Amino acid sequence: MATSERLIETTQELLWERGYVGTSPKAIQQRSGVGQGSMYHHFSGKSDLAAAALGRSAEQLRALAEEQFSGPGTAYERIEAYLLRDREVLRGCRIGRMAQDPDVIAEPQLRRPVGETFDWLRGRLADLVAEGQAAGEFATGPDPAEVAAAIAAVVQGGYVLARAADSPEPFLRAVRGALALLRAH
Amino acid sequence: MATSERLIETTQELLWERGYVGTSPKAIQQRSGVGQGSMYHHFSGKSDLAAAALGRSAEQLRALAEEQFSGPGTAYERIEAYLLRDREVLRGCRIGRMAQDPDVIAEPQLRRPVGETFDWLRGRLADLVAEGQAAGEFATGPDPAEVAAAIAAVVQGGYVLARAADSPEPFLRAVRGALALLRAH
DNA sequence: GTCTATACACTGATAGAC
DNA sequence: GTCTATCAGTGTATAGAC
Repeated sequence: MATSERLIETTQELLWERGYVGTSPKAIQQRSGVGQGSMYHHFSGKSDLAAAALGRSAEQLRALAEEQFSGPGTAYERIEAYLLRDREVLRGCRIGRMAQDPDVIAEPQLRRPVGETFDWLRGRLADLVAEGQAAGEFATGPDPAEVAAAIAAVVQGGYVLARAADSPEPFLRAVRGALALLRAH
Repeated sequence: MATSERLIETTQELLWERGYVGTSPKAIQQRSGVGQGSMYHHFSGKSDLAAAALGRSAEQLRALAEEQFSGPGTAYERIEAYLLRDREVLRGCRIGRMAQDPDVIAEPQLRRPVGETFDWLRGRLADLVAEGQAAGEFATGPDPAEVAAAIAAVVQGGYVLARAADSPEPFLRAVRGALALLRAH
């Protein structure tokens, strides 16, 4: 595998595990087996490498979610498939995790993929909610953009509750609760 | 103010802003105006001080939430008051933020206040949901514990979406969406 | 209780040889 | 492209004087 590829993948892993502040160039070099000089040859520094890694993770997250969104079934069934999809709950969200990091939020290059990913996610969910309303699956009262934001938030917040409890259980409860509320319409 | 008090309050602030990994003893000393020797006289080290700060923040969070939970009104109205309460949305949750930090999750002394706070929060919300079901405000189908987890997750996830967007708007949408779904029952 | 001195590893690079 | 050397600053303390 190409050196820069190994650097990007290792950085994706470390950002996921330890966040931006908690990830050092040295740790990236050691885990990837790439030397210091080599790393600085391919990337100008930590934030450059992190930007590449975050862009990659954002792409992957969208592709994964889109599998469920454009799959078979009614709007409700596709939202359910998304929420109940197999997840490594205790590892949390590779992208959502970054939103907590002040250095990521402060650097536009790093915040952009994070912001864009959630804009996209809320937009796709809002499409599905609107589609479900048009099909008579959901009540037409609630604003699709608001329901979509609530669904996206349940996932991100579910990760937080699960990690706090050191158990996937609260995540599962949260998504089941959201689906129960959604279904009743 | 007592020295140890100033240390705890400063640590609460820094943990909120920068997380555990991102907060150094040196930064605590500088912001609090307390010297090195003095800090290590009152606390055995960074994690000891963080444990005291997290315990304090957890207490405060519970007291604040309980104001809404035990206030006037129907169960729905009290949940609404909690969700729409004035919040510094872009600062996020002092406790929820810690759940992302691997060093906090790894150290039982630090994870305990985080885990207990959310256990308590989900429990109180479940009480309210059950109360609302008994009063005929909500449909009796959904499991109160699941709905409660969803509500708590919407708040935590709302913070994530807001910080990702660098705007409080997604938080507001998420809680309004949750209330709309809740109301329809 | 508070201060200064000291320690040693790690952070995030840059420089120049190969 | 990769390697080793070097560097000023930080992280997280401990020791001992006052």
